[in-house]
Parts: sequence; C-alpha cells; structure tokens
Amino acid sequence: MKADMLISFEEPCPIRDVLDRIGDQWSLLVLNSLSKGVFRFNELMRDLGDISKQMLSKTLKRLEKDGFIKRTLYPEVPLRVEYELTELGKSFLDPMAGLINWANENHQAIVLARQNYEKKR
Amino acid sequence: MKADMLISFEEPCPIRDVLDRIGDQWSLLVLNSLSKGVFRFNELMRDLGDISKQMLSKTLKRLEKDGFIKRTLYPEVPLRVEYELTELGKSFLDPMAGLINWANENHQAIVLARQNYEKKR
DNA sequence: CTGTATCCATTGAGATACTG
DNA sequence: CAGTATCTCAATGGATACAG
Repeated sequence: MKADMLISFEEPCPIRDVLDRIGDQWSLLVLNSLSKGVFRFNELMRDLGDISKQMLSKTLKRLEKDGFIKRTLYPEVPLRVEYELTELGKSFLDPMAGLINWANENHQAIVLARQNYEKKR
Repeated sequence: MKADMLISFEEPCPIRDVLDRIGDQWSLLVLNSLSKGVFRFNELMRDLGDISKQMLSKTLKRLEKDGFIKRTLYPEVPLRVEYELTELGKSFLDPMAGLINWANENHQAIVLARQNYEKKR
C-alpha cells in the first residue's frame, strides 16, 4: 500500500464500510435530527418531513445495529420508544458537520458547474 | 426553520444534493485516488483495484458534470485522456479527510457494536 | 486506449394495509 | 403509538461485447 493513501484497503475497508452506512438517502438526515436531542418515532417522522415509516424504521435499525443510536422501549400503553445518539454517534457529528458545511458553502458552485456542463454539450 | 439546524432544507437541499453525488459506492474512492495526482482511465482502474470500467466511466462523468474533476482529451493515437481534480474537487478533500479519519478510528467500534447486536437477538 | 451499450442481479425506496 | 409485511418501481452495480 502506498504511504500517501488516505483510504486503507484492508479487509473490511473501514471507509467503504462506513460509506455503506451513511451513503443512503436518510442516515445522515436522521443523525442530524437526533443531534438535536431525544426523539420518538413519530417525532422523527415529522422532523424529517418526507420520510416513509418504512424507510425510517429500516434506517433506525441499521443505525442502532452499528452503534450510532440507542433505542429505549417504555412498555406503557400506548407504547413509547425513544431514540438518541450514542457516544459513537455523537463523535460522528464532527466529521458530519464538516461535510455539511462544505455542502452549504459549495452547493452553488456545483449548480453552476452543472449548468455550464449542459451548455457545452 | 429551527435555528439550531445543521442541515438546510431549502430547495434544492444542498446536503441532499451533495450526498446524492458522493453517496454512491465509488465517488469518494475516485476522489481519493485523484488526490494523489493526474490519472488516465486505466491508471484509475488499476489504482481502485476492483471497479468495473462501466462504473468508473459513470462515476467520472458525474464528478465531471458537477465540477469536481476536469477531463482532458489528447487526440493522439492511441487516445489519451487525463483526469484531475478541479479547485472545487480539491476543496472537498478537507471534509472528506475528516470523514475518512473518523472511519479509520471508529471502524472497530462499529464492528464490535454489530457483534454485540447480533448476540442480543 | 477509452470508453458506451446491453443484459441481468441486487438493493433502495414509496405506498399502504396490517399487527402488538 | 410504533412499527412490520407486502407489493411495486427505480436506481445501483457487475460482466462483457462492442465502438471510436
């Protein structure tokens, strides 16, 4: 392996593994919501705005399985379930914020690049 | 919109837009390769190791369209094409490195969380 | 050498009815 | 309330034959 490589290709490759987790449409958005505090299932639905319950369910399950979030069931009637970030999840907010800031700062440049690309064809 | 939101939901949402671009299996890995310098098509194939030419072609086209990379055609025989990062692409290396470092540092924790999750079921 | 076109398998994602 | 099951459709990704 070259010394200047940012990405390690050991098996399993950490960055590919992490990308599999956050590369879907919803994981980062769910983590962003949970960065604001503890949420119940339907609160997350409302906060995200346009996610289906099925996708929210699947996304939460994956994030829980990989240790990003903690699920707590309160066996009341009616049922209450709360989701919150674990320490691992919280530690991820930092690189995530870097990504989000870059996106907000450079989105316009990407839009312009696309328009320019279309013109040239 | 709440004041403490990291993610803006303006239309089009920058973070969703950027995620669409880098959330696929290969974009970040291609950008990582190109962070090392100028590459030809087959050089990228070899550097990435296990990407198909079809996926490399598609990935490069999208990255070019969105202004992350520049494609230069030298009409020689045989054909020569070179790919390199644009300024926009280079500026993305910074948040990307944050993500990659986090992945390398926390991958083991994720693996352990998964094993623990499996045990409990 | 640098791709594109085609075929196929897998996964992601929406809608919605149903369950504990 | 908090999900799961099922159905359907679109998008992703691999293999490989073909083209400029």
